[in-house]
Amino acid sequence: MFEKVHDYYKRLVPGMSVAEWKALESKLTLQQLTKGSLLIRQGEVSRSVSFINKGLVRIYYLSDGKEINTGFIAENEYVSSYSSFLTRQPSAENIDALEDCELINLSFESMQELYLSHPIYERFGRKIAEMLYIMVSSHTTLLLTLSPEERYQTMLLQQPYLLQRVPQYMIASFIGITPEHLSRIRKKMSSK
Amino acid sequence: MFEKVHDYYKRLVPGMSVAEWKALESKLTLQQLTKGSLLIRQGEVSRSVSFINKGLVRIYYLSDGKEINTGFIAENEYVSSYSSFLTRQPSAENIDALEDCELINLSFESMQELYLSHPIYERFGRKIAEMLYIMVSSHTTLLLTLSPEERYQTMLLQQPYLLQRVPQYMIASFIGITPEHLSRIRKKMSSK
DNA sequence: CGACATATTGAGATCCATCAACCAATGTGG
DNA sequence: CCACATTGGTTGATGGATCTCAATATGTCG
Repeated sequence: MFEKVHDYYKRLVPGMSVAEWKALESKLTLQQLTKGSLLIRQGEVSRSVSFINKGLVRIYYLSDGKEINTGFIAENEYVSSYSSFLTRQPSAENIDALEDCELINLSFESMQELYLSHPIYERFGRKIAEMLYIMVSSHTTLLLTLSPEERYQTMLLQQPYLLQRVPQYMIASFIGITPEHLSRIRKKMSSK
Repeated sequence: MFEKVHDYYKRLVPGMSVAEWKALESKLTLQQLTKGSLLIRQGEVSRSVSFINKGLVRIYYLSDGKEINTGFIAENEYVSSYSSFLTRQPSAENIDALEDCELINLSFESMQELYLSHPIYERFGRKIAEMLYIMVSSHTTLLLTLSPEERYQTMLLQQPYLLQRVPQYMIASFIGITPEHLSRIRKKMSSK
C-alpha cells in the first residue's frame, strides 16, 4: 500500500533505518478523493501534507468568484496548502481533485512527533520545503519574466504531461491570462 | 559581531546548546558589500546563504536587457539565490546591494557539515526553506489574484518600509508593470 | 551649479479582457 | 438510439488597460 511513498522517502533521505521507516509508516493514513471533491477549502487550516499515490489535484484561489489556479500536482509528489500547514493559519487557497486520487496523508501533529522522536525526519521536512520552494519560485519567474506566449511555450516544453491532463482554461489562469486569449495564442502558434 | 544572527538562530531553533552554536559560529564569515555591487551574478552557482546584518539587497533577472526584480530583502532576514544554492546549478538571477550591506555568510559545504555533525541544524535548514517558501508563494498569489493597483496597495499595507527604501521603478517590475504605469496608479490613488 | 538618476506626464499603439455566440465532444436519461 | 444537457474550446467585435517612446520635471549628489 505504501510502496511508492516508501521509495520516495528512501530517495529523499537515503540511509533511513527500518525502525525509522516503521515509525513513519504507522502515522500514514490513506485517503480516497474522488474527482471534483475538495481536499481543503479556503478558510480551513491545513491539517496534513498528502503524498499523491495516484491522480492529479490543483490548487486554486477564488477571486471575484473566479477560480485562479496556482498549481497542479500529480502522482509521486507532495501537495498541501503549505503556507497554512506551516503557519496554522486559515488557508487562502482551495485544493480539489482533477482526477480520482489516492492520497497518503501525514498530519501536522504526526510530523512534529516525528521531528522529535526521529531527527532524521527534519531532513525529510527540509527536503519537502526545499522542493516546494523551487516549484513556486519557478512559477513566479515564469510570470514576471515571460510574455503570455512564452509562458505557454515554457509549459509545453517543461510539463507537457500536465497539458494532457489539465483543461486548457485552467492552464490559462495559471499563466495569468484568459481562456480566450490562450486559445488565440495556440492558434497563432500552430499557424507558424 | 554575530549577535544578531545568534538571536535569529535562537528564535528559529530554541534549545540550541552552546556547543551547537559554537560549531555554527566557527563557520560563519563576515562580508561587506557596498551599494551597487553584486552578491551573485547570473550564471554562477550560489555558494552560500547570507544573513543580512545590515542593509538591503534585491534579487533580479535580466530579460531582454531589462532588469526584473523578484525580491527585496532587508536586515535580519536570509537571502540567497536559493534555487541555485539547493540544486548546485547556475543561478538565473542576480543579487546586488541597494544599500551598503554587512552580510554573514554560511557556505553550502559548511551547511552540509553541520547537518551531519549537529542534526539540530536540519531544523534550521528546514525553517529557512519554509520561510522562503512562504515569501515567494505570497508573491505569486499577489501577481495572479490582484490587479496592478491592488498589488501596489497590498505592498503599501504589508511592506511600507520597503517602499521607503526601494526606488519606485524597481517596485514596478516587482508587481509586474512599468514604472510609468505605477506612477499613474499612484496619481490616481492620491486624487481619491 | 552641473550631472545623473528617478519620477511624472502625454500621445499613440498594442495587448489583452470582456461578452456573446457558436461549435465539438461527451455523457445521461428516456 | 436519440434528445438534450454539460463541459471545454473557439471565434468575433469592442473597449479598456497597459506598454512604448519621448519630453519634461524633480530631485540628489558631486
